[in-house]
Amino acid sequence: MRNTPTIRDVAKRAGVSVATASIVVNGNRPVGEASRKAVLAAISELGYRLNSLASALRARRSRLIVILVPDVANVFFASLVHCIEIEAARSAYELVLVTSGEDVSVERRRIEALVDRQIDGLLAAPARDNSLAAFRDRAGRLILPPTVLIDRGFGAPGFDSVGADCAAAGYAATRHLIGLGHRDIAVLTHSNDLSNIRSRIAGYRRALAEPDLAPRERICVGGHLLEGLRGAIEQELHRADPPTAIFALTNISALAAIKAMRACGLDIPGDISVVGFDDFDWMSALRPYLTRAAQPVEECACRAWRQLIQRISGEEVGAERAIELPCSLRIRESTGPVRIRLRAVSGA
Amino acid sequence: MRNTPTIRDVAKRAGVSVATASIVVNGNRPVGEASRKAVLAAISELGYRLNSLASALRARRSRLIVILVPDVANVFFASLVHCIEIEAARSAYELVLVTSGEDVSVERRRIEALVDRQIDGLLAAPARDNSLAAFRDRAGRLILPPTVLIDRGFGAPGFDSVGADCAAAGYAATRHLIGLGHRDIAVLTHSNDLSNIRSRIAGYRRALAEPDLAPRERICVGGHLLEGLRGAIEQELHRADPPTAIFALTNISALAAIKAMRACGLDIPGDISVVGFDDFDWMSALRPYLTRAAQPVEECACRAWRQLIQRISGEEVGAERAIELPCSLRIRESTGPVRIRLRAVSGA
DNA sequence: GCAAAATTATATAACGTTATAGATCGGGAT
DNA sequence: ATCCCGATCTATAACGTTATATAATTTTGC
Repeated sequence: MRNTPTIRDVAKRAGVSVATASIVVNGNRPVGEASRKAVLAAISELGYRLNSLASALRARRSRLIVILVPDVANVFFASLVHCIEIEAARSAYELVLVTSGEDVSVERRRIEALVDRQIDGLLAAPARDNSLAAFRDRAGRLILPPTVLIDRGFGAPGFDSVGADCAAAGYAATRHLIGLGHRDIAVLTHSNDLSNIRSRIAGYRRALAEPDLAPRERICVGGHLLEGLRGAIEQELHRADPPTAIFALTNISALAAIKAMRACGLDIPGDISVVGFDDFDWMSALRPYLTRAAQPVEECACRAWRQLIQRISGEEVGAERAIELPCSLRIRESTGPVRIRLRAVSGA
Repeated sequence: MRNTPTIRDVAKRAGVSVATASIVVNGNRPVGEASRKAVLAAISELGYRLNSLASALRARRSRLIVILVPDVANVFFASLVHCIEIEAARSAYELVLVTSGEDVSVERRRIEALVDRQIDGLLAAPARDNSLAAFRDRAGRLILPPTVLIDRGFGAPGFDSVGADCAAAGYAATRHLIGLGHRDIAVLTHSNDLSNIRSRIAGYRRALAEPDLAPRERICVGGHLLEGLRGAIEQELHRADPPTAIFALTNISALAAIKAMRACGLDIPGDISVVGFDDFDWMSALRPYLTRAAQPVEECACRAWRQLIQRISGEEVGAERAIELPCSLRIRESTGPVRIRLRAVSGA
């Protein structure tokens, strides 16, 4: 079995030096028309393909960018990845995706493996706000390539970050519910130690703190699995004084909330109002069609990509930059005026 | 700025040769206890990290496997990827994901870019059944690393493949509807030129072809976008003789069908029954809770991974193998007995 | 025509690793 | 002592590319 042809074979066949052949392949320096044609012909005749491993090793540049997300089965991240791919397709870089499964040690192993492969850049929605801070050498320098954080770890020192203005979104969603007369608004979230979630909660608190209201603050944390979230909110619903509205801080929490409400026989928005987070077209096929705070996913993807490319190409060497983009509240069928409670919630 | 340490620095510091240091790093040959400890200490002191690019170039083995899917925003593929990641985490390989966006030329470019990076293996749900067949050199040999097809291109010559028994699933779903009295069953699909879809249609046809029935065959093809699918099925619903049941061959088609039925004011399953494809836990939160043919995603992932690893390690050099796994029909709320049609469908 | 300048081409040394083949060294059998 | 053997270790040549510095060639200016 013959080996695959190398640039040496190409050069020999084209009657030029390997240096010239390499220049033709990369197109980074001028080359005579005759040589160029000869090399191109040889490439085509031999079916030559560049060995990017060798190229990257020598040029100290892999042209590979990684996007890391916790979970592709979460539609928010799936959509984010989709948008980033569109940006990447227009660029000279190859983009690959890896997931952490919300697990810091998995995340660490995978990033290490990819950094060892000399990736040029990293876009990351990390498992924890500070999980990338561990990537520092003895002298405290980052051993990561240029990195932009998305959705999580917003404003982490040493990193550029791009995210939605979650505080404003949390405030707007809560105001909407308060405007409908709700005073007992429970928040449902998978965790409360992520920057974006903390901001959403901060927005919620700010709305509750306004004068002339006597609202109650309730925060239910249920982990990132559907069943755990459902359990957390059901517990709240079965209390003597259940909330009249739920603000689900992630799309999975919203799903869990709907499931819990079904199980308890509660009507949305008749018995209880629900506001969700994240909004995609196809969700209009579902019932109830949730009122949601929508993050500007395409815009996040676009800004994050641009920021990363700028860093990689060294155009900009300023301090880290944190870009915060506005959300929009889309009011639909799942929120309505608060009602006098007619009956207790049915059995546990 | 000091460069990152190389294995040379490690060897010097440990007082051994680079060869010995390399052996310690790779652990593939016996090494004296004293040297081993010295090298390990040096590695830790210097913060040495292996340059996988150089390693892969020399060893002709990158330990990188790629999974290619058309679209991560499709829950079926998201779930498949998730399951494959679980397999990969237990292995010595690094797994990265890329998407084709259902576009053959995008797919081709990305696979080329990754093959040039000397990946060791490829798991692919290709955009078209035969889209990988283009990767042959002048002599007709594949220039791909060991490759296993999943979900699509089942049985393509020259490739191992793993998929669900779609013909049986199509038959079972259609039989279920026929058993409820339906004779006008429309199929909704994004395309009809993929092996898995063709099998589903074949199963549908086989069920329709049984004696003593006079069923009508209708196949609506709507492209892979939600709106196109919705348009296709709405056109069918607005005919003078609309179907009494719909068999949606993919999870997106099912979503489109539900959306269309809502728009037409049809009740499920009162006015019309719906069977979908693909089934995941969280779908139980949606209404209507669809009767669905469920593919064994975890099992597919597991078998595909094992097959690929076997090929890579050269354990098995036999002819290509096609593994077909059984689906299960999960009957829920969206299918019911056929009724006399009471009213025409409301306006276009 | 001829030097200077511009253009185009090349030889060669990296890039950081591992495979290969051979060197070194005790120690046990002869 | 001699020989041999297994256990360790090492010098060195790849792997396939590109950067660098230099050489060869052509063009330009006067």
